[in-house]
Amino acid sequence: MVTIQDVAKEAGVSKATVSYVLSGSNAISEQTTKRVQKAMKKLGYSVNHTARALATAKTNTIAIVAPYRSGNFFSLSRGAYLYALSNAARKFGYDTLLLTGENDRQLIVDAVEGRKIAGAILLDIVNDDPRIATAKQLKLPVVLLGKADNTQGLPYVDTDFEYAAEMMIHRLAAFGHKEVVLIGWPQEQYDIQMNYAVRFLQKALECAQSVGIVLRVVYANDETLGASTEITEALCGYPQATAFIIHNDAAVLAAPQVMQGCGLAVPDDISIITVVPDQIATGMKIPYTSFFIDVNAIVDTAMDVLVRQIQQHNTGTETILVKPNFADLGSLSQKN
Amino acid sequence: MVTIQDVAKEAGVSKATVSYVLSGSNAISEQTTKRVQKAMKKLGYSVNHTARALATAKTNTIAIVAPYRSGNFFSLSRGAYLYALSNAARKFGYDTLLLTGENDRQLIVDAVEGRKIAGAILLDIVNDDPRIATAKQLKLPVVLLGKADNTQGLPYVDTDFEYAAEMMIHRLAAFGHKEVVLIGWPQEQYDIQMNYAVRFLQKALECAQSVGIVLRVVYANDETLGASTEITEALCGYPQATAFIIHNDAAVLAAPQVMQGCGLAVPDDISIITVVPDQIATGMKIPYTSFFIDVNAIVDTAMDVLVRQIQQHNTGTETILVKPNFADLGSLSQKN
DNA sequence: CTGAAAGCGCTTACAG
DNA sequence: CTGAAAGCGCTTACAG
Repeated sequence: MVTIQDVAKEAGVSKATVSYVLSGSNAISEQTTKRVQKAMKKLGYSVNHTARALATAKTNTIAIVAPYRSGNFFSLSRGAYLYALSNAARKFGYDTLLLTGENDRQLIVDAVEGRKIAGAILLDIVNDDPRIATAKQLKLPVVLLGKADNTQGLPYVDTDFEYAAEMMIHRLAAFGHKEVVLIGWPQEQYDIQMNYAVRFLQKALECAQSVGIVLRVVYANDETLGASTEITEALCGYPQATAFIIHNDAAVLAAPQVMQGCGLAVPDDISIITVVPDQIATGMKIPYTSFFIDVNAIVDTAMDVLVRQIQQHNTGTETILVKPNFADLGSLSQKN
Repeated sequence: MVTIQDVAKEAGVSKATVSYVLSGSNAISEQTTKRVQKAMKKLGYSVNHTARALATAKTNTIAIVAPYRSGNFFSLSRGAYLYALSNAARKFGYDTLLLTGENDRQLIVDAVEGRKIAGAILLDIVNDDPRIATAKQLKLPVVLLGKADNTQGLPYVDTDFEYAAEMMIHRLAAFGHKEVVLIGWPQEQYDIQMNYAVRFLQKALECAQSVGIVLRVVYANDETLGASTEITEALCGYPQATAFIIHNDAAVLAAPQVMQGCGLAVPDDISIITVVPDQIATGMKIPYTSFFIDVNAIVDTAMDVLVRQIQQHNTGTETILVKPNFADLGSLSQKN
């Protein structure tokens, strides 16, 4: 492997000079610069990031921490988030280390103490997430991709689920719907206080009450595919319901077929509105009026906040909720 | 940060001695060993992996290379694979770097030249995959997670789609089915020669011909959700067809509702058999007789092959096809 | 069994 | 504007 020493010799300068043209941190004459660049090109030099990291005590790697939670819950959008995170990190010049496993707190500690990472993005935030304390203790720059009841001052970026819930309920109310079914996640997700699940549900309940909508909550358990059983049961159990709110990716995917199977036309017989990641919505051609979760916007924002923290340009604790994008696909009907 | 020097001083030994007890590469008296360990614990020492990597010219990081391909194709199982890969790498003591983006060849080159990675797993292999040449040129230990027509001697690990296709066709033949519909991936996936798509299809066509089954191929385009339109059209277009083979995750998810919507009972009216990742099958409770792609087995095998290559224990080029697991969920009926 | 010393490939005050 | 030198925190022949 060709080193900075080889380049220096080839260009007839010192290692320091080569290093300076590499970093641009020190004024070097144009002539010398060109000579060095020519030498680098000729020898095919690339910097050894390990050596650089040791010398500078800095690493350009960010961890993505995705815990393993037991149960059958399978996130269909996980790939989209990981992919977007990796791309966003690269835009800022960072590599991404994937930290997954049951003992994620230990993984974080090891990565920090082993000087492998400069910061971390935490996925799947639950209330009282144990990783919050770990990050604080390690003084690790961190951004929660998801809100928690008590983030202990750590910055977070997430979809504004409260906004989505509020807008949905008000729109349904304006359209004259009186009884609405909310298809949610498996009960288990609420039990472990998965934050996005809880927040959306609570806000929806609260708004429904304030506008006089009867909101029926159905937890899509994992015993059937895409919550089709629950949706069907809800249709029978709540015959007065005129609309469905779906906050569950698998249920959104299955809904068109379930409705068709029940002989119901959307929106003539039943109205539907969902909140779902845009990547799934686009890739799978979701045909419903929805609030599309802007995965790239969330991820880009989170990475920006993280990088500012790492580079000490942090302007206080950032807590950002990104509004999902409303798209009217005509699946809501007027009832009054 | 506490260094090996601090530990040495605390224990009253040299840095070399500390290093030896750390690695166990040199016999050290039990007494000294204990003293050193006590000092490490007392000071809270952890090795600086950057320094170690520089000294040994070794890195314990493996890249996962997932290209970005244009189009709306959205892989529902991507998250499962990434997660499994990360866990598998950790079992072998490796970290995983996520390498995604449009210019993945350059990303690989940069990662290798920057001495960031010791090897790589390549995802989404297509025939004539350009990354194959890149890896060969860099002499980078690599495992293709997917087969290509010409792997140029590089090891690969993949699901045995040929086996799945053959078994399916023979089983359908044995059950007396004469005309079968194969629901595949979007045409685009075949156009870019996505290997798993092509291999399964070709083998199925070949076997069907040999056993006298008429195989109708339907490409699930991405214009409708879960291929429901295509499935429905196929039901009308091929009224003689008595069975469906589904090789398309989204279509598998949607199929129960589509069938229900068409008023068809499985398997009384129509037989269904699928090949789908087990993580999706389990998480989403797929109700069909299937060949379940064993994501963890494939990933563990791939990682094992890669690590052996990195550690020079490679026993020649490995080309491994992992048989998917057959599960009879009773969705095939006897026709003769 | 243990230590002194050189080296891995960079960066960065410091001096000129 | 450029270079000599020290240093980042490890590992590893080598000598004893």
